[in-house]
Amino acid sequence: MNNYTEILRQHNLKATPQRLEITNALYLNGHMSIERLYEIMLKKFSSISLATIYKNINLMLEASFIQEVKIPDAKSVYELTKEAHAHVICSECGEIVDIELNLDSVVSNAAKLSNYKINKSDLILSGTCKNCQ
Amino acid sequence: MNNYTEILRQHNLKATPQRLEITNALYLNGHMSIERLYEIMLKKFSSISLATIYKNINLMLEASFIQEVKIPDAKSVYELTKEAHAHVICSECGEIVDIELNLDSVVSNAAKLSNYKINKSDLILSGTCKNCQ
DNA sequence: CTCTGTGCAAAGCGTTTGCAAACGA
DNA sequence: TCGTTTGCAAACGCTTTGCACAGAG
Repeated sequence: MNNYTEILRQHNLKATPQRLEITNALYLNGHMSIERLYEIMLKKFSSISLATIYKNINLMLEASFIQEVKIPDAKSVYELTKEAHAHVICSECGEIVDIELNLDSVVSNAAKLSNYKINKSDLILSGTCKNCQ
Repeated sequence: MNNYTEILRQHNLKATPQRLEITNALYLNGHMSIERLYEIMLKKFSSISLATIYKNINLMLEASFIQEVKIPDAKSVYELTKEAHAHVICSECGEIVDIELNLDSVVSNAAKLSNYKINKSDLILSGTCKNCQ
């Protein structure tokens, strides 16, 4: 069993039933838009407010407990923070897959070319999933 | 001199003064938010409407004449469509630099891992520019 | 001359805010 | 008990729409 109660508290967030369910939904679904999250939350909390969703998503973002993924030509989705990874997105069905890629050489190359000190990379690959091909 | 008149027409867009100026502003500035573009347009067309900006940006996006760049923790910016490239962004001053990187091996690796057919990659690197370091 | 584009005002929509009641620790 | 969170309703801000006039081709 996951004990997100403790993990929420470690991020200075009280473990309310709503927050535990948001966390659980993100854990089970991987990535969710606000809209989809709201639909799912309604099943458990029939009178939950969108304002509650937004407030919690924003608090969780500030605490780096979750992260936003901005997708070309689509709504943002949110995911629990974990090791760095790239996203592969099917432009047909919208499915999102996480993949672990080593971007070290790409990043060091980019640092050289740009003269920037780089501390974060966001890579989104778009294409067609197996089912939709 | 750039003749964007012809290029706009090739994208089925009439070459109005407003559109030529939007194009010119993007050419000169590289990347611009709606807000910044509006400010700049106001200098040339003191009574231009934000609605005109939005309508044209949307038409240009549909025509693939320009592209949107979604940036983590910041507003989207728009740029003239050109060869594929990555973006490096300074989280201090917001400066955006284009760099040409060969992502072929990364992409083929990702295709293998995900079983997707990949046709587009968006890479955004965040860090600190030379000036802000 | 015809059809498209512009500017203005109003409408729309996703997100945020203020507040009283409920709740977690 | 005390400070935080929730749900509701109202407010906000960005984006889109409808329409009459102006302008490109």
